Amino acid sequence: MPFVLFARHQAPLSLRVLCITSQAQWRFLASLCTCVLSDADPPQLPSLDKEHFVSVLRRSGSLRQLKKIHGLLLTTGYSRKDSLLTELLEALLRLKEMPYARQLFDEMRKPRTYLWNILVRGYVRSEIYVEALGVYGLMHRTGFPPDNFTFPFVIKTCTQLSAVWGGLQVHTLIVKLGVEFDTIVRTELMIMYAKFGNSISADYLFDTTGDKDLIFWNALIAVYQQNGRADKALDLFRRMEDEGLVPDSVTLACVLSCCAYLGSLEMGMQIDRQIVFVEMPVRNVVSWSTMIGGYAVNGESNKALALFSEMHKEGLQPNHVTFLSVLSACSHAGLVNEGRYYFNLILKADKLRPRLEHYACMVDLLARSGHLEEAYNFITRMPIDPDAGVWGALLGACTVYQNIELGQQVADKVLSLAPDASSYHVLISNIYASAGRWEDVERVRKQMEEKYVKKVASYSSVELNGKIHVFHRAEMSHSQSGRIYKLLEELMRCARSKGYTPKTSVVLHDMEEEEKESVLGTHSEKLAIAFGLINLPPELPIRVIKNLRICSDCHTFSKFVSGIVGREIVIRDKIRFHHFQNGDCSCKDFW
DNA sequence: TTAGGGTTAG
Repeated sequence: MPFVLFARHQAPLSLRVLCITSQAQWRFLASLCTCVLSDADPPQLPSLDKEHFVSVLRRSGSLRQLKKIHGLLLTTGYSRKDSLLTELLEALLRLKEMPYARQLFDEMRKPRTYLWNILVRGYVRSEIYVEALGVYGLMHRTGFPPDNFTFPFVIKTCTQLSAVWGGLQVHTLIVKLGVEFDTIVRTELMIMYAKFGNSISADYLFDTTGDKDLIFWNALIAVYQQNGRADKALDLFRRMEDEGLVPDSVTLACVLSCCAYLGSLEMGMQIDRQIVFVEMPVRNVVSWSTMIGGYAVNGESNKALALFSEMHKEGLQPNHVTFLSVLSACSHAGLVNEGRYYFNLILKADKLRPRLEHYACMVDLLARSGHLEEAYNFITRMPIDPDAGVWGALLGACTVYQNIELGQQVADKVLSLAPDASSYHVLISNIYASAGRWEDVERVRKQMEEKYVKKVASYSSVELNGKIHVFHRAEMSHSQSGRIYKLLEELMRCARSKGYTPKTSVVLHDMEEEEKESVLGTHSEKLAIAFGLINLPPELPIRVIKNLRICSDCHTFSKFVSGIVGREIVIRDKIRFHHFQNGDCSCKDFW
């Protein structure tokens, strides 16, 4: 039998690796194992077999295969079985076959700390955080103290679960066990505190870490970027360079995203020679996607799409984020046909399948361009269950087109999927309000009260000398309120003389016209713009960040003001950037 | 044999 021959005389390595790719080769492996079993004295076989097993395990793609291997392992009695079982455990965890993995783990003899760590890692990687904590606790109770390998997983778990108290307890234990100076443990702790909003502890960890390596710096830059503190992230980036560290692609991806967030890619790119895109040391999918998304959110859809085809020419495979950015570019410009084209590209892509967010983006594009029915049919034909986000996109468009009938139908779906989300309640109430159905508005308001759903208060902010000034509607408490309202009055007069009329229909309350006008006039966007005009040097654009979507009256007003004062006004709302200049907006009134 | 950082729509 040739198999036996191979087995006995050590098959060449290439053959061993080859042995695992097809059905026939599976049969080969099975025969090989049969030989092992039937051999009365198999002393030389294990070394050959182990490599086979490991090789097969590392390439296995299904539970069925792994179960088969497990069976073989159980019937083969040899000395290195423990290490193979560990390999098997890792393979199961990689495939997220948690119940089977757990069963195997429980059956394994004398688990070592290493093995416990592998199990915790498996749960963390599968994002099953509560179980991860459970295993960590069990590990303790069973007498295996966690070590410097365990902690990064556990801290990450606390971060994900927003377990502030648990995180503190873990930190205490880390100090007690003396692993607090481990760089990796410190990195995770710092991320945890930063994400909890405890910047004092995060800064303390940062300042007291002597040897900050690149990943350590990147971690904090990333957290600031994710928390919307682009300014702090960029400061940190400059400090890092001052200290002589060379940024890598991860640093640059964060920094690029910060520039996009600050609203001026051009300006952002000049911040430092490192981030001019063409000179970027590492151009990978992430940096391309970031750039495409940056252009998309700034309304430069053509540039975004051009960048996408350029990326394609360079032979890089777009990933799901790239496509999301591309679809978002189409959606911001109302490019329906292009959107359909790119969505089809995802369907055709080998390793990609459209996710919920792609569907939501597509629904938004279709519906907001007026194809409400097509959007509805698109949802009903989805191969995966639509979530509140997908229906919500359609609901938003129903508000824009004041389609109450469809809106009501969609509202039911949205509320059944996300009963406690305040933004959807507000959308629904807006649909009724814009149709003047005040009784229904009141009903939704009562529902919100009953469910303790709170409406998010809208506010706008402007940064001045590193300090963020926040304005709420009709705010009078700012030290400059007097000047702000006076300037607003003047601007309002001027705008009216040039043809501006307050769009009172956006005031979704039952009140008199005059009252509506006065409500409109004190919207937080307008206050923030006036504050910016008073305080920012004339050469700088007025940058306003709004937490919700900009109101359409403020949008019109901003266009007028940009023409009157001859300055650029940039408003970044929850959805995108609006660049107002000479009486026009970059969104071309489609948003 | 194990560990830390990245892009994301509405």
